[in-house]
Amino acid sequence: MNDSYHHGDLRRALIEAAVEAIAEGGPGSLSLRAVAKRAGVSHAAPAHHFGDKAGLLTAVAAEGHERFADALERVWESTGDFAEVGVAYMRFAVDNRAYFATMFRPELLHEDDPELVRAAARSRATLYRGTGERDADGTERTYNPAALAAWSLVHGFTELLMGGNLAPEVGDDPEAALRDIGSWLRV
Amino acid sequence: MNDSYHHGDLRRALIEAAVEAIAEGGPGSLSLRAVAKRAGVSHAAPAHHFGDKAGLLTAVAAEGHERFADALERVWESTGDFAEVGVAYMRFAVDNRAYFATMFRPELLHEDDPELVRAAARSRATLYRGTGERDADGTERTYNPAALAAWSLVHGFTELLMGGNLAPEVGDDPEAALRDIGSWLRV
DNA sequence: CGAAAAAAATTGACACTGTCAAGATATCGC
DNA sequence: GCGATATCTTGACAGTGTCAATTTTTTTCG
Repeated sequence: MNDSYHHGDLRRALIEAAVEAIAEGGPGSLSLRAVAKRAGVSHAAPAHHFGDKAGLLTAVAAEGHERFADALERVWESTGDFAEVGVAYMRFAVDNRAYFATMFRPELLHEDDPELVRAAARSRATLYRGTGERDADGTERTYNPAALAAWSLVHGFTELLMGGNLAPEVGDDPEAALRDIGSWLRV
Repeated sequence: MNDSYHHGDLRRALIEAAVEAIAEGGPGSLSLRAVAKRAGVSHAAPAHHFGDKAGLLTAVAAEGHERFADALERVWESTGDFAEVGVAYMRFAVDNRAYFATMFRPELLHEDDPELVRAAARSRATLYRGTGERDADGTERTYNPAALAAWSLVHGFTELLMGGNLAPEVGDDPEAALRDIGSWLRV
């Protein structure tokens, strides 16, 4: 509990330091040693909690999926509008650059980490929720063309936006632009 | 021309070696020294042609945009069908993983490199071609909601596909799936 | 309470990386 | 042939991830 040798909750502190570092330079430029320094511990401390660099990024991605699912769920429950969920999708990416950028970079992660798999499945399920179609047993379908179209559109717009590939007039008010192009989708 | 000291066309050889390496491990894991070894030259040779690592990746991205624009143009001119251009978009990504993955990773590139800017503008112009809308002076519009919706949808689908985020039934025949979800777009 | 066991964090080393400066070698202009 | 220049190599440097060994703390339990 004291702050001499044992940190108390170093795992938490390392994740937070990692998120800060990712926000500054992207997940690809993350340095374990820099994260350790930021958290005030020795250079090899992170490895003890996460195994390796991919392990730390995996923890960040998993936490990102949880927060993502929370945000989407909140919007869906308060509005019941699928289009609003799409807008929340984009807004999460803008407001949580570090998490979002890490979540969709599989080559940096331990893809089969159970915690990550579970969190990713939850955020995916949230996305498909409310798109109507269900299988015979009542569970929501995982492949649903209309939902996949909407997901693709929102994800693509978001990726292009974050990569700076959109015209300035779009980037200045992305929310309006997204609602605009969303109306081109047949409901 | 001989192969002793001067290589002949080392720049070309390095780009090709880089593309091979990227195909294996993604643009983020590219090592200049490994590329140099692959091309059979010393570890510092690449820096002389490309300045730094980002310079080499920028050259790859620029060449990717050129090839991309070529592919899209070919399809547009032979079919005149915008939906076919979308399919070609995805197919290019699948068939040219290394180029595609590099093109849309701005944090690894010299974004204002003239060659890259020019090539990226060309591939973007090709995308917007044939979507109808024009400005008063006759040039195609850069912001066109319908075209942006289509671009977002195709790009998003492609990104999700390449990231392994789609259900197996989609990944097994992505072309059919893309045509399927494309029909959810109001023309 | 106190010793044994486990957990947490440190230290030091290793091979690898990008980048820079200095030197060596080839080609080109004249 | 000869100076200028482009091309490539060599050697060095700090920074990186990862591993093994060690030190320090906490927990377990008789």
